[in-house]
Amino acid sequence: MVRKYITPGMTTQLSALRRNLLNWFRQNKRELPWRQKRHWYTTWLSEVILQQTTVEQGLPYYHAFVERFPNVHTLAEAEEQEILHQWQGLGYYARARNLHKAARQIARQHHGRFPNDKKLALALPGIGPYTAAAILSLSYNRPYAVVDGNVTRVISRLQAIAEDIRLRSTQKIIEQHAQTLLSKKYPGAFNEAMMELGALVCTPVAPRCPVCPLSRWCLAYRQQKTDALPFKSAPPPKKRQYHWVVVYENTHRYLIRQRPEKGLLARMWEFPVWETDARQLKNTDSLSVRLSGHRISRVSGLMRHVYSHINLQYRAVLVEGSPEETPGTGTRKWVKKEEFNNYPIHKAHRHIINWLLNDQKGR
DNA sequence: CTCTGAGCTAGGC
DNA sequence: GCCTAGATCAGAG
Repeated sequence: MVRKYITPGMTTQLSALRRNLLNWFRQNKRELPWRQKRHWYTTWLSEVILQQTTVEQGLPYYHAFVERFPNVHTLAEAEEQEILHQWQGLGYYARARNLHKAARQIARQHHGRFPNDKKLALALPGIGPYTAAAILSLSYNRPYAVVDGNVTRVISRLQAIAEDIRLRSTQKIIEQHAQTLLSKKYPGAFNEAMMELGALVCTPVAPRCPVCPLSRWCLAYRQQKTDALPFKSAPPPKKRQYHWVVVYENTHRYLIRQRPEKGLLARMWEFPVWETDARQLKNTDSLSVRLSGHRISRVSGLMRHVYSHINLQYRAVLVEGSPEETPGTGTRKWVKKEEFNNYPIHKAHRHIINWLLNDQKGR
């Protein structure tokens, strides 16, 4: 029988905890552009941008998006390619594609307003439990607790939850605690306060417990376990991939192609790629066979790119002429150097463009 | 250089 | 209902 410190029955303690947290938040919150006046559109935009992204990294993108797409209609009417292009460099491009799809649905099916209803909100592309709770609580003051990485950490320490936070079962327990703790009167402020506390005080390393407004109730603090919590098991090892990236050059134009509709980096543009292995990537022997009839102008040094589940190592090879067979079936285009900027090109291959245009290393 | 942490949704089984 | 793929970057060691 596990006895949790803060339980739904402890109404006096709960009120004091909420009051302490809200007071702390009022005095310590960061001034961020989307906090100025809470509108569902800027809340939505900021929440989506900040998924898997730090505030510092997301800020310039947020400003650019609000500038170019000041409301849901401008976003809905834009081309997907333009949105992907604005998103370039932020990663997790599905977020941008879903943002666009959802904007169209909001414009057409919801009269241009975000639905004030959990079920309807969850039906929108890119809106899951976290984002739905965030928008509904922050913009409409609806009583849904948000659980992001910050909140997970705060609660696992507060209630001294030792189970692996990677497990679904542990996440469920944390969600229940979050919903119990939530101020039903000020759910928006409370949710933001929990996330802000995790970002500023209840940090992953060296939490600032002496200044924490929740330390009086924190089991991990009392038991001196803040360094050990939350517990997270190791992820599975990353796969390794090796690519030759072939840059065909013909009369000062370069061949790029669009990736398929689905899967990794969907609908982004790139140079043709040949899969290979670590050994073959060390020298150009294997290339010479496949590229017979082409003159190799330049070969790059080794480049690497890390995805969440793949370690990619690749090298670029600049060759003259066009490929005999069409690489893949997707759309292909011959573009001039200046035109690269008109296409959403993922990070790994933008690196190749830099090599192509500036860097003479690995010649 | 490698490792870690930031961390939410969609879709497949 | 559970599990995994998706995807970038900064900072520590």
